[in-house]
Amino acid sequence: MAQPNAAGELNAVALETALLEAWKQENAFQASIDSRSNGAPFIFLEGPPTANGKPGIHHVVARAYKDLVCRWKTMEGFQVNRKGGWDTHGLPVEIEVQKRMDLMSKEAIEAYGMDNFNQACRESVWTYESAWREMTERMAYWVDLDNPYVTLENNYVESCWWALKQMFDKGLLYRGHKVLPYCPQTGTSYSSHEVALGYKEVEEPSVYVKFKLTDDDASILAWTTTPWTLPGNVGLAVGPEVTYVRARVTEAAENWSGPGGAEVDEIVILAKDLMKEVLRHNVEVLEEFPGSSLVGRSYEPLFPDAVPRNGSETAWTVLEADWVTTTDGTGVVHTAVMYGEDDYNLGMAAGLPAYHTVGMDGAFIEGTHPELDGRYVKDCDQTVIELLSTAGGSNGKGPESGLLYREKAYLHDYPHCWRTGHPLLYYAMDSWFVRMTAVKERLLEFNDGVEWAPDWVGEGRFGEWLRNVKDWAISRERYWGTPLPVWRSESGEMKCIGSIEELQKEVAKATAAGFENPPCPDDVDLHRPVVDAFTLVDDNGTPMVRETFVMDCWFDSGCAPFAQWHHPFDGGESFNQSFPVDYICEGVDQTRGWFYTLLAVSTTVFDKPAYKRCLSLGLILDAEGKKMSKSKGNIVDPWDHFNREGADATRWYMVTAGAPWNPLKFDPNGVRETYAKMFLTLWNIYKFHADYAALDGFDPEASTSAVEDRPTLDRWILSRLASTAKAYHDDFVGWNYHKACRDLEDFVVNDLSNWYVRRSRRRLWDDAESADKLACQHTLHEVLTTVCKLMAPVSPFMVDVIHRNLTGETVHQAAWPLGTPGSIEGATSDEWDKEAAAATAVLPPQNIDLEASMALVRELAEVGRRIRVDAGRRQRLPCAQGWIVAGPALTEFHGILAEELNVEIINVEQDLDRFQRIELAPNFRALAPKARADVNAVANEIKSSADPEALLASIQAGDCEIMGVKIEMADVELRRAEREGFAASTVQIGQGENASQISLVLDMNDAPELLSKGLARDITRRIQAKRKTLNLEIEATIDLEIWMKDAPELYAADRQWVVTETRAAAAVFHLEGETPAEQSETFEVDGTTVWFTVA
RNA sequence: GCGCGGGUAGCUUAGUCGGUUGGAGCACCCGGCUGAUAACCGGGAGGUCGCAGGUUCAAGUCCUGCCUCGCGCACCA
Repeated sequence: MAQPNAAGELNAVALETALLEAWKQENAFQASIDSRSNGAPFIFLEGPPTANGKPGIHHVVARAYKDLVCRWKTMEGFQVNRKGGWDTHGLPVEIEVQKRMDLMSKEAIEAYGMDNFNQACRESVWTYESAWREMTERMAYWVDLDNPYVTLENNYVESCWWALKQMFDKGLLYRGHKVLPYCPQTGTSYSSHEVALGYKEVEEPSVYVKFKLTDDDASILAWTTTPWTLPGNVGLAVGPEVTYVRARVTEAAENWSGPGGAEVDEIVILAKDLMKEVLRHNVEVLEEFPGSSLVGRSYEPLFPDAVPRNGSETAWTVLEADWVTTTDGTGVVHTAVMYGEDDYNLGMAAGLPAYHTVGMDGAFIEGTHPELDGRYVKDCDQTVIELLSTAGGSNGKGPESGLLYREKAYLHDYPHCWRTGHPLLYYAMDSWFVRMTAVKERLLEFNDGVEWAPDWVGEGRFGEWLRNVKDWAISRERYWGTPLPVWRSESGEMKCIGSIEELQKEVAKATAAGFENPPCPDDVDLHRPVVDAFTLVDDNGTPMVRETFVMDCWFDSGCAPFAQWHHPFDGGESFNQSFPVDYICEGVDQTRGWFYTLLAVSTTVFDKPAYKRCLSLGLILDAEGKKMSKSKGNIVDPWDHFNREGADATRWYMVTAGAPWNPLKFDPNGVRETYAKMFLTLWNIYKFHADYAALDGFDPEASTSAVEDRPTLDRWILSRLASTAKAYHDDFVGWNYHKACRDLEDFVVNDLSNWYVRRSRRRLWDDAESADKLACQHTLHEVLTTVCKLMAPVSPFMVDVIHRNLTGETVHQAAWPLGTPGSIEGATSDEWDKEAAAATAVLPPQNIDLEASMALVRELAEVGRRIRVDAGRRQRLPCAQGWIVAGPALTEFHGILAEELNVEIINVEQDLDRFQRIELAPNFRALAPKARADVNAVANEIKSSADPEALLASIQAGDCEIMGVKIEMADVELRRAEREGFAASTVQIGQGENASQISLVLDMNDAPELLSKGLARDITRRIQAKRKTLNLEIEATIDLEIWMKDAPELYAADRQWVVTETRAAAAVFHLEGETPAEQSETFEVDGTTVWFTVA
């Protein structure tokens, strides 16, 4: 039943692993869900990790917060299903496999065979699955890993296809030709959120190039940071409103270093504002004119044979573009149609020839220039510069000094491939897009409805992202992913397939029309190359082949809310009941990732938001504040802590270390501290309770003890418990888990352990049954079980062991102490039903006055210790009297205080003057508005008054005026300083106008009785320490002998006290002067030497 | 460059509506207390509250600028 067993010594790791086994046996996770089968649903959605890498401590953090909320909501009565999930597609998987199999190009993959390659990917995905599972189980993240959603499974892919077809049918999915960031190594383009992952600061050569006008002996200067795009140049863009100058070089430049240059009398054209920046020669301005007057002028191609004119009238002429600025460069933008978004748009509008000078492999196409052909463009920067700076220039027609004016190293952030680290090339290519720009308003609207934690991520970072939303480039020229389900005929007709059944029909139709097709069974693998093999037919009878792309893998995870259920093919019920989801939680790095794609998909497919609440977690840094990364080798292995301090301490540490959204500096030492402080303390409280409860056969259900009849101390801790629990819950609601847990830790360590339990120890030592002991047992039982419940969502192990032993039941099906509104009929997860909560809350009565009084008592106890230190009087030597001066009535605490202060009698004294004199201090808050600028002078008058008592009297009489300011009681604070001859100290209680002082005065006089008692305590303490070092049982008796020198008289009663306290069966107190035994221990206190033996 | 969030003791951090003496914890030193504790209590040392201005009788707190760290954004040629 519920009768506790003795606790035993703590071994946190053994405790946790044993409990894990028990949970497994009992199927505790499922049971906790089943126990809420009548509860309202609270929908959680797991962001699928990729099992392709080893889990690290940052994954533990994310999972801790996921688990915390799910467990908490379960305790509140909600039913919280938690389906696991795995992200299994995409580039990370492919790269991993490519590295392992040494297939570092697309050609290599294709030579190896796409089917073999994809099979390897499919298997590779599970490489670390067991590591993930072990970590997940060990940290007690309760999630269903036996029935997870897996993005590579046919059901999942089919749902993704269905979603794409919804977009297609709404006209939101389109094929386009755009300039996209492209990685020649991986052979694919990226969407903006992927590009964002790879910005790196790099220094590259930038060049100022002279474009020689055909009908004028002058050159236009243009600037570029990507010299490799120069062979593709077909136009120059100028701002029509920008002012340009025509400038003549008047003298040769001095100190010219590096390639390039200009001759005297050479004429250059550039924006007026940038002359200083750009030119390194002294020039004379010949003419100023707007950009518009340059438009239409033609210039000589830099690389005449690289791009064919193809009948273009506008090729190699000056064009106008309103986006040209003079913030850097020359005010003239070199335009290579295929390698810049603006360039492309301008080129299309102006009818420039659109030809690639660079292939998909990132190398120059044959025929660009003999020295460039076939070389990787990023390796050619220097070659291009050399070609341009050679006298005569690349086309052999340039001015004597060559076509390069100048080179300048340029430091900027440039996007790199997030997987391979190679620089991306902006490259015009075919791609598929989701028209996110068409639903921008809805995205913003839905985002407004999301409860973000912290709110500034939603309003700021995410909102900013949405306001600048771009169409989502979702296609990838890759192999391992959800295939784009679009088939296209040569005439451009397209079909989007939304299900296997539809595919089968279309295949059958095509087969009937005479096209050869492999079989398409119900379980046809929805991956490449299988789906590539199907040829469909359009209405005109022409064949359609699949667009060979696969999807951005972020699209997969964005489909999770419905694809996890195989919606709509499963009938739709699961999805309808769980959408939108209540809660998601991931690292802030998912803002542009999963947080976005979830919303992007739900908006385009359902016109609904995907989630109601989103907790965005801060990054995990190492103890030095550096980002954890494999390359730095500063990764913390969660198992280091699981195996040392345990998962409880690890989780508690992570939650208390700071706000969830702040970067967490993970300090291994902090975990240790948490263990030592929180969990060891909790265990010892529990052990204290359980050991005596077991000894006494205490059964909380077999006896009762009305709270109102319990001692003050008990009613106090119960009230503190209630107050702490309420604040804890409120902090949970406000996402301030760190505050909640810090305060609870403070409660456990300070209030419960260091005050309540310490003060209550003797109550339980008593062998006899008493109402007082019973009260203490019930109080401990109630406080401990409630603390267990509060902690259970955060650190689920130790509290379950404690709760089970104290109640016979698992804490993970227990009711939240603040109520279980989730279990109420008709409850929703959106609102906390206060009435329902109040009706189901289980908390002891609060008594704020009692808490305040006890806080004062504790402060007085500390004050007493301070007084003793100052006065040089040791703690064990009692004082005859103590006085509490002023302050509220504390009569019922006098017993506690007398013990804490080690005084014989506590007196209450109202006559302050007996011990103290007063001092007056200005109260600025009240004084300032009256005194204005004179406030400091007035304050000084008050502070430095020679006769504060007279001043006080005059203030009280209402006739005090200083510098024209009438001083009232509210304007001053009364302070006190003790007179000579008393050991005293004063504390202030309350704030502002309610502030008052309370003083403690101790009698420092000695008396023989006091010296005797003090000595007895010192002797006892030493013997107890000896017993402890001897490792004696608490019950064991000892034989005691004591010798003393220069000792005060030790009274018979005090000798007896020593004997009883130390459980001495036999005791000999030797007379002063006798020689102590050789093996005796000795100590000295206040001039008295004591020897003793314990046997 | 723009946006967001930080910068408080050697380290981790609290600091409400601006109120005159900026709190804790860890680590260090001294002392005390203890038959639950890797604990606890008192004291000490340790602070240019990132820097510089400004508002105010009064600024860690409000304003401006700057420095710095992190994150995010960015076609910037």
